[in-house]
Amino acid sequence: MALDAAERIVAADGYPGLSARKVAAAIDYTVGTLYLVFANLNDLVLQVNGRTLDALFERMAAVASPTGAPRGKLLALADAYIAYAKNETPRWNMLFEYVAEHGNGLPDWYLAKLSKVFGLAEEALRPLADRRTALEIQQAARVLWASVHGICMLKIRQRMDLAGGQSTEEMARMLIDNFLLGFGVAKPASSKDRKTG
Amino acid sequence: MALDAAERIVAADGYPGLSARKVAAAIDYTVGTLYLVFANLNDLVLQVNGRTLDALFERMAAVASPTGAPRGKLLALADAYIAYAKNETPRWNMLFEYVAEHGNGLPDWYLAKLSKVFGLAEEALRPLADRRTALEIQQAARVLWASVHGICMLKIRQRMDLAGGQSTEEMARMLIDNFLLGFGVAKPASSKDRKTG
DNA sequence: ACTCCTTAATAAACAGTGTTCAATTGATGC
DNA sequence: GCATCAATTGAACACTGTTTATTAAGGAGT
Repeated sequence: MALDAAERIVAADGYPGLSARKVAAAIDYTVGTLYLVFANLNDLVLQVNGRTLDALFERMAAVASPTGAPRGKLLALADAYIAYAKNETPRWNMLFEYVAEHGNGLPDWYLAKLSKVFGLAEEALRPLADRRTALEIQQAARVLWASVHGICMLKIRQRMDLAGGQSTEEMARMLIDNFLLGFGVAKPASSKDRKTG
Repeated sequence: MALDAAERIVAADGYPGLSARKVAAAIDYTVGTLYLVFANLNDLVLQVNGRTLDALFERMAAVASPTGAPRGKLLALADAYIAYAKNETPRWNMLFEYVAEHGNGLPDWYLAKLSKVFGLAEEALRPLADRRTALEIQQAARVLWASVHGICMLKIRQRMDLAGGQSTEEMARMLIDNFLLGFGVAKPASSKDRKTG
């Protein structure tokens, strides 16, 4: 499949190294043939991104035990997200290098995959339903997730040593701990109860 | 100057619409001449980005009154950041679409500009120096700033309606309020003391 | 066996990209 | 007038995404 080849190329040479001719050559076809299957290269990229979201969801769902305290679950989710971003950096980067066409945004099936990933954070916060409204929980989950993403982004994309010596995981932990404290979740007595990878 | 022309092109056509020949034509020169001034197009982009960081710093510094409570200052900074991202979206986007060359990261002068922006958040948190160590404040500032950036990113880049009906400003506010609460800053009595638009 | 039709795939072309470099210009000093 | 030197050019190279007329292949119907 063309998508497999595209993933290999991106993993090896990054998003800028991806070209229609390279993908076509990798599957022993001509560029023209590629355009019979995909509307354009953006379309191909979007489909690869869809697969990336699926992979991301699976990795994160694997570490989110169905039961458990919000804090532990969120930290596990964040670590899984960060691990994926670190291990599959080019693919992860491509998720955000893709820019939607002018006018019409992302297709529905893609948005569905996105919100499936977001849903994991939401689910982790659900035990707070007795203290917070459903809307508040949904909003908090998305704020938290966007924030974890932002931390990941700045660390990996700009690879900056501006983080004050903190690792990505430590920054995510600081964020989640303080946010949850403010949101009404008490911090466990010992703050050293979890290794940060 | 070539940088002025490049900024105009990016503002009009976005980062993908920027090309060496367009910049050269806009200043009535040839591409060859451009390459006597800039090592390559990435170099030009980096310098434009440097200017963008300067502009961003000025806008943010303008709303950060020298004295004031951390919460109010941070909210003002976040609003200024979001406003800039919304008003100058293509330029702001380019800040993060630029990818550093393989191997060597960003140059020192660029990192200095970046940390100058981060410094504003740090400064806003400085009144907490009696309760927190300098390192904790530095780390918190960077965590917060990366998070605000992440919120901005997801809203603007993927323009998603996945935010649960919240505006970017509301999300930033939710983040800052809860984080600060956890970090040891009491929330003012009324939560409607500041308009968000 | 011989058409007819559909489908798959191609090669070639077009306009654009970043980047380089031999050749040309213009002005300066002598 | 002539030589020198820096600034500037235009053309070239190897790419890019995308389109399209043309070819090849395989059945279906007679």
